[in-house]
Parts: sequence; C-alpha cells; structure tokens
Amino acid sequence: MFEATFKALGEPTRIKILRLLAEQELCVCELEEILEMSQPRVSQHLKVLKQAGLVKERREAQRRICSFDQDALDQVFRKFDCFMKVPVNELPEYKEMYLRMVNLDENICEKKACQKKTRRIKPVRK
Amino acid sequence: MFEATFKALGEPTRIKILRLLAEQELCVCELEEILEMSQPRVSQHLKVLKQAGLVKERREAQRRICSFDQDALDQVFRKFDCFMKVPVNELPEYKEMYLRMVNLDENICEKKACQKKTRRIKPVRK
DNA sequence: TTGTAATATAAGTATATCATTATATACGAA
DNA sequence: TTCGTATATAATGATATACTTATATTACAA
Repeated sequence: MFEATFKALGEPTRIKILRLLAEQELCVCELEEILEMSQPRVSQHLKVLKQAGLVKERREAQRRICSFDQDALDQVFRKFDCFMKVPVNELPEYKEMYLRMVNLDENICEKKACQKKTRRIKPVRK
Repeated sequence: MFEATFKALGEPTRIKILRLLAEQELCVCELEEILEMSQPRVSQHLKVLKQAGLVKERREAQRRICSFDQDALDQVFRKFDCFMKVPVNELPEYKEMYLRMVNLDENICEKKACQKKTRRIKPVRK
C-alpha cells in the first residue's frame, strides 16, 4: 500500500519532478526543459509517480498537464503512521509473526546455532 | 537526505522488520525466528535501516538489540514536508531549475519538436 | 485525411538491489 | 587461549530499475 509511494519517493529524479510540480503544474515538455532530461526519462518517472497516486494529470489539447496531489501524499503518511502505531496484534497480516514473537524462546539464538552446527557438513576452518 | 529513508521504507521486508521493532526491541536472532528468514537477509536489511537512521542498536553480551527510532522517522517526515512546502526559489539546489521554470517559453514544446525533427536522420516510417 | 505536436511505450544495456551460500569477526564462557 | 554463540561481510546469481535510442500512439490543425 505505502510501498509504491515510498519507492516512488526513493529516487532523486522523481523527487525533483514532484518538488517542481508542488510549485506549479507543468506538462511533460516543460519538465523536460526545466530538468534538462530526455522526454522518455521524464515520462517514465511520471508514470511511476502517477501509479503511486502522487501525480494527477489533466489534458489540455495535446498536452498532459501534471500536478502534485498533496492530499494523496498526506493520506499515505497518515496511514503509515497508524500502521506503525497500532498494536501489532491488530494487524491481520502480522498475525503469525505476532504469535511467533510472543512465544519467543529465551534461548532461541543457541537453538539456531545448534541447527547450524548439525547442518554444517564440512566446516573447513582455516 | 530523505532519499535513504524512503528507499529503506520502499521494501516489504524492511517494513516488516521496522513494524516489529516498533512493537518491541529485538535481536537479529529473534527477528530471524519471527520473520522465518535467513540470518544474513535480516542482517543486511537491518544495515540499510541503521544507515537510514531508522534503527538503533544496543549491545548486550554477544547480542545486538535493535530498536526503532520513531523520533528519527518523525524528523525526516517533517523535513520532507518543509522541503515540499517551501517556495522552490528558497531551495539553493533548485536555483537553476527555478530560473528555467520562470523563463519557460510558451512554445517550448514546439521548439523541442523542431529540434527532434532536424536530429532525425532516417525517419524510416512504416 | 494527413501531417505534426505531445506523449507513451519498446528494446536494449548498464547498474543496483535482493537473496543465498559460504566465510569472517567479535566477544563471552569454560 | 580456545570454543561456541551472535552477527557481519563477501561472493555470486537472479531480478529489478534507470537511462538511452528508436518507434508507436493520440489528438488537433490544416
């Protein structure tokens, strides 16, 4: 859910595009000029941003005017904040992990080390 | 600056680790058990999270106990929010882009199309 | 209806990232 | 000081991502 958003934000070119769009709406061609980047490069990054819901598009003649969706971003951040702060046992997708967490053995590490030892056929220590 | 953070958050395994650490501090071995993942896998993702400043580490005998740094995350988000909301001409690293933006030619697209046309040696249209 | 502007997509390549297996390191206990 | 636990790192392979060049698509204008 927020993965696409964070991935989109984790790339410098996309950050630049987003920052410019936060200032004013721009078409692909204008971004190309401002960023001094090739048209496919801009276009491809815009696609990622649109799929992440961070950029909206409006058409005007042949141009596609892009704009930054601040509300969408705020919403993702709010959701992420909730996700991180709610007790983990209230997250269905973490149910199994939660059970393993509360049932953690004090000596879990030693047990694992033991497993490794038996698995290790040829230790070959220098 | 926030790039490392967003990159770190844009990966499902790291999100899981972070979410678990938000519940309680855990050592590598315990994460390994809860996530049912290999030790190097957990260790490598933790490294990314630590480098992004999202995870802190405390030593206790041989174990390294990891914890989630909520304050660091909050701070990154606040900084990002400022970055996105401040006027772009106040961002030194955007100075040149800003100048190109305010000097945008109305007919920038047509000019670019013209450049392409002269560059295109062999159009070879089917 | 055809040409062209504006943008998207495809193909190819280079680099980055993720996972695994194997090995190294660091430190405490015996 | 040696052994074993806990973790880190290296090497490798597979997949993903970013960028370029080339081409396709779409819609307006003549």
